[in-house]
This record gives sequence, C-alpha cells and structure tokens, in this order.
Amino acid sequence: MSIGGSPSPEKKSLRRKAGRPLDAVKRVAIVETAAHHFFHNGYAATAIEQVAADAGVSKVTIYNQFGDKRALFTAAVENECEKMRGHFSLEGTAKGPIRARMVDIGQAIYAFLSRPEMIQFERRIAAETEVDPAIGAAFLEAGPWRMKQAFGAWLARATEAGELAVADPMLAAEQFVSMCKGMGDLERRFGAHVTADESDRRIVGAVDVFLAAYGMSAQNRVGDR
Amino acid sequence: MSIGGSPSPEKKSLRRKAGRPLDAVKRVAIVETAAHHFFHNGYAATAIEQVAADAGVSKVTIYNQFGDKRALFTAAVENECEKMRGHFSLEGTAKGPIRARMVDIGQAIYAFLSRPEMIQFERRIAAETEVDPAIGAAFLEAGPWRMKQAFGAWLARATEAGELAVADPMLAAEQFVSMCKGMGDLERRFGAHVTADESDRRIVGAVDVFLAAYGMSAQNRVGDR
DNA sequence: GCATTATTGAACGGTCGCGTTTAACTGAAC
DNA sequence: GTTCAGTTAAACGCGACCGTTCAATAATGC
Repeated sequence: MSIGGSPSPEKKSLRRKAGRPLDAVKRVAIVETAAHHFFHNGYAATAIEQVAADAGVSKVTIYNQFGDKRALFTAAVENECEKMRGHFSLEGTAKGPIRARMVDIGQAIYAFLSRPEMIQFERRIAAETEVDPAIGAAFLEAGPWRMKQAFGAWLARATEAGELAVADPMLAAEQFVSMCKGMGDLERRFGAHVTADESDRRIVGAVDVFLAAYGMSAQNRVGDR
Repeated sequence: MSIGGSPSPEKKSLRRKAGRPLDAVKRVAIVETAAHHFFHNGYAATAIEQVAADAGVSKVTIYNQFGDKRALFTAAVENECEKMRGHFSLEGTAKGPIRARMVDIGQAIYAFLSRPEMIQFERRIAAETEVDPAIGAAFLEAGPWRMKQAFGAWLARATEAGELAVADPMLAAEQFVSMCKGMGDLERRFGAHVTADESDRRIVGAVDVFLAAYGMSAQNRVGDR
C-alpha cells in the first residue's frame, strides 16, 4: 500500500522483525566491556556476570544477544580485529633518504606492536587458538598478514623507484620486521622489561643489515646469483 | 653416646628429618604428569584430581608435597626449563663453507623452536606470565637468553677465525634467528599451517641477507662506518 | 489497544574443582 | 617395638560461575 510496497509475510528476509528490536548501543557496550575483561584477565577468569555489571546490562541480555560465552569472546575478538584494520598507514613518510625513511617505518611498526594492549591481546588469542583455530586465523588475517602485504607493497614500490633492490618483497618484508622485533617481542611477552634504547639499537641494526643486503650501493646484493 | 655423637636437638639443620621421607619417585611422576596436563590443556583446564589419577598418586600427596596448584605449576615449569638447558649443541657443524654451516644452524634452531610441544609450552608460559612474572623470567633465562648467548659466542668465534665480520655478535645473533623464524613463528602460534618449503626459503633467505651484511666478501659491511 | 519481542532482577539447578578432613595403613629412624 | 610422618581413599565444605527460568516492564509495529 504505502511506498515501497507492503511487506508481505513471504519476504521474511526483508521484513522488519516485529516487536522490540535488539538494543545496538547495549551490544557495543557489552562487546567493549567483554573485550576489556577477556584480554586483561583471560577467558576462563572472566565472569559473564561481571561483564554484565560493568556494561550496565543484565546477564540475560548478554545471553539473549550472544547466546554463549564463546560467542561473546569471538565477537570481542572480531571487534578488536576490526579496529586493527585501520592502523596501518605507512604513508606518512614519502620524502627523504631511504635510510631515514626505513628507520621511521621500523619505529612505527615497533611502536604499534609493542603496545601493552597488543601484547596482552596476542597472548590471549594464542591461548584460545588451541580450542578454536578460527580465532587465530581471524587474527592473522586482520593483523600480521595484512601488515606484511602493505609493507611488501611498499618495498616493491621502492624497488621500482630505484631506491632498493628487493627481489622478493614479501620475504624481505618479513625479514625486516622480524629483525626490528628481534628478541624484544619475546621478552615483552614473557614479562621482561625492554628499554627504548635496546629497541632503537635493534631498529637501526635492522636497517643496516637490510640495506647491506637490499640497498642500491650493495655490491653483493641478495638475489644476484 | 654412640659413635658420631648424639644428634642434639639444637642441630636441627643437620638432623635428618624423623619419620617417613617424602617419596621422590612419586614427586617426579607428579611433576611429569602435571607438566603434560598443564601444557596440553592449560592451567585452568587442568584438574589436580586428574593429575593425581594419571600419576598413580593420591590427591592429598600432591597437596602434601606441593601445597598449592600454583606451586605445582611452577614446579612443572622449572622442570621443563631444566630439560631445556641441555638442548643446545651447535657444535656438530665445524667443517665446510660458512654458508652451508649457517644453513645447518638455521635449520637446527628452527626445528628446535617449531616443535609443537614448544609452541604449546610457550603459549602457556606467556599466558601465566601475567599472573606470575617470575615464570616468564625463568623461561627466558633457561631458553631464549641462553640460546642467544651460545649462538652469539659462535658468531664471535667465527669472526675471530676470519670467516665473518660481526661487530656486535649478540645483536647479529638476534637478527639471524629472527629472520629464520620470520613469520613462521607467529603463524604457528596462531594455528596456521607452515610448510617445510616456506621454512627453508626463510632460512636460506636469512643466510643470504646475513652474509650480505656480515660476510667477508661484503664490500659495504655493517659496522664499517 | 494489541501482539510481539527485549530487558531486567532475582532466583535456581547444576557442574566443576580446589583444598581440607578423617581414619587406616605403610615405611623409616631410633 | 615404638614413634614419627608420609600415603591413601573417601567424603565433605565451599565457592565460583555458566546457563536457564520466571514474572514484570519497556519498546516497537500494526
């Protein structure tokens, strides 16, 4: 009758569900609070009742919207991964000598990865990956693989521009990031304190080695068989 | 009165404790079984009762010998770290060209680190490090740092022998191992399958880059400021 | 208004598992 | 043998917490 046609009962998929709709703002509050608890205290140590209280919501609402503790955890992970997707720019540094730009990039990557929340997040995801491999896969897609892709493309562009001589950009991307992290990553994960000084030395060292292998002034470049 | 003098009550520290001694063989059975459960199912998911049953021991015995679930976990970690201390040889490869030897070492290190038990062990330790930092510290001491030390010394010797030109052996050790692991480490931790082919490419690539930076034929060597 | 669905608070069933207790037994030291 | 202490089996107290149920209330579509 009205514009757009009457919603016939057969078109269930398009028909607006009757009754009171799920409260979206509560949903995000729940997910946000759940994420906080899960990634700070761990899955098992997180009580749904506490999440409900902190989110200002009834426990039944959580079960109504998510059905399950695991489902809530999954939703929290997906939410966090979604946030992660926006955090790779790499485009701020387009000028200057290649060496300085690589140091900048190394520092940016390292700063991003060494945030305490990130360390904790990784710990939790790794632990839960055993019971549900899909969680680990989702994280790899949203984080590390996406980053490798972006940085690999950057290296390929630098090679086209004649600033680098990288034959295998994806491999080189891994190598550079791995060297920047060095053992700092491991040490943080296992609770040791890592000084800014050590990190800087690692990053500069990584650039040194990287340019020795892939820089234009390298006489015995990798890939020149 | 008798030979050796009567054990006076004051010399408590030297006096053998009266009564039946703690059963040492049961203790190791408990620790071994506990380690298996903890590192396969996680701390929270491990029931002491199950450990007792599998170790062929009464639950009370566990509480008598360790007092606490956490203490048992700590004992299991220490035990595993102790085992780990013997696993670094690196001495098998003394002959042949430096390139081939480094590939061998890279493969050995990678093989050691990518064992499923090791991945699981690391996951658990990382998760528990948050509630007890000493656990993470113990692991770092027994594993990664020890390994870095050993490999760094190897690089220093190779440099003295004129086979490499490494100015900072510890940093170079980190760089090489990090490149060998590349992203494979991460991927395994998050449940992705890593092919032997990828691993080999990473190792060969790491040797390429490493020798470009630290090899004797490198014209623009790292550290030659 | 009426039907439908969400939200809430409270209470409950049920499971799991830590840590303790008790009483009987076993082994080592004197 | 006597004494002291570890080992055992069974049972229990107890707390935590998941997931459900119920009745009452609120929000939305018709």
